[in-house]
Amino acid sequence: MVQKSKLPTAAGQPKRRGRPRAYEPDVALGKALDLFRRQGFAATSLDDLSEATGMNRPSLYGAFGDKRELYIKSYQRYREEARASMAAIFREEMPLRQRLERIFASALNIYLSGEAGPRGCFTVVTAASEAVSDPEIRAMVLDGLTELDKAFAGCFRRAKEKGELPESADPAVLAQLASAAVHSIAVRSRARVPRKELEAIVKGAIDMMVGAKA
Amino acid sequence: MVQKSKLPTAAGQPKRRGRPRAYEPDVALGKALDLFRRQGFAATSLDDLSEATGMNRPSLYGAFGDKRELYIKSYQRYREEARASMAAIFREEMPLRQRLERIFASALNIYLSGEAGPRGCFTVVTAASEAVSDPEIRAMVLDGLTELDKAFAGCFRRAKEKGELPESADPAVLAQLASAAVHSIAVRSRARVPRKELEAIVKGAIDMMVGAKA
DNA sequence: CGATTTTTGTACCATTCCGCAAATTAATCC
DNA sequence: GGATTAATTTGCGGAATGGTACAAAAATCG
Repeated sequence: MVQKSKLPTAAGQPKRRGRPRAYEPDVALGKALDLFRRQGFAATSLDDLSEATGMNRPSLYGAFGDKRELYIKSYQRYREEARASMAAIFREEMPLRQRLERIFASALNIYLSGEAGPRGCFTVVTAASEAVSDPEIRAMVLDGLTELDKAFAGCFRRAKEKGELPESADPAVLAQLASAAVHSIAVRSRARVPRKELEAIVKGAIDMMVGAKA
Repeated sequence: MVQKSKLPTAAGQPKRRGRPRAYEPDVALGKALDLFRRQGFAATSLDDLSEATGMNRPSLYGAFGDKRELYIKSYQRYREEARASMAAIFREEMPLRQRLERIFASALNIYLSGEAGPRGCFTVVTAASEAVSDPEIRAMVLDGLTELDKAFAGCFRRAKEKGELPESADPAVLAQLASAAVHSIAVRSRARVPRKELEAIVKGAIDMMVGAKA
């Protein structure tokens, strides 16, 4: 009896008070993310977003705030998804080469999926563009870039400890090179470079990194 | 007397017929380029362009066509400038490491200059974004990407012939790696990563490439 | 000077843009 | 059922957008 009216968020049905929502915030945010990713911030209008999400503009506003806030929330969502798709690969135990192959394959999947052509990387394609003028977005972009660097650095450090890389190898440098390969396929995918070519680039980069002596 | 009225483009003063232009098309296009580069296509309004170039909208339209045409002409101009700044470096004779250093230094200068913060790379930051939906821009982006790849490949091929690289080195693979490094600093510069860090990335990449055995 | 040509300047049009206010609907609580 | 709460719908308002029509201006040509 004590906490019956309180803590409605914990249990199964929140039993919210007013009119129920006609949309699922999660899927709506996903649709918004798709749009922003394809068209960028400025080229995406609230009408576009409204149509894609099925929510009319006031509902959008009420749920996510103004256009910029929705953009930022979309970007956060993108980063969470990207992180999730990579997390397992970083956790499991496997040889360096295989780990790199799987990470790049995951990145390619993210960049190349989408019905209306490849979608590319949110960070590289649209967020980086906004980053110059918007400090908050810039901070997120920086965070995204360094997160990838650190993840790769962790890979190489572990591989070095296991003797898969020579003692002379510098994990930080290798990581920035790996990140660079990711950035490059992100850009190229946006120009509709065919998957085969991107995979060839990935293979070349991996060969270079696992055979690294510098 | 024969070609007096004809061929007015060749000589010093064209002696054009009507009211003289109040602007210089070249510098106006430069201003437009700056804007598009900083803000992208959609976020740059004709009013912005009009103010930056000093031309009013009808003049803009008369001189360059509509907004998209102006964008494309700006991008062409950018590519010409970038090519020009690199051309000398590719022409001269010098050791591989020095050539790479100068190429990357030139790229950094292009990306980091600008009063209102770093401007990044037109191809990577804004054109790649438009490339998904606009075939003409996509073709230009693809051309820009492969041009850089080929230029780098030429460097490595020459270096290999001069014995600066082992026989096992693959110029095409190294070139894509070098391009990737360029793409990466282009993205990072947009997030205002300090020059020092970008230079460190460049140094790491160069060390890797000139010491390449793969 | 007058005719011609080309560019400029002002003003405008039709759309689209973002954000919000007001009224409506649908649920729960008592 | 009535009150309350929360989300929906409609529609507006003011600004900004891309593009253009039209007249004034500034040059050359005859």
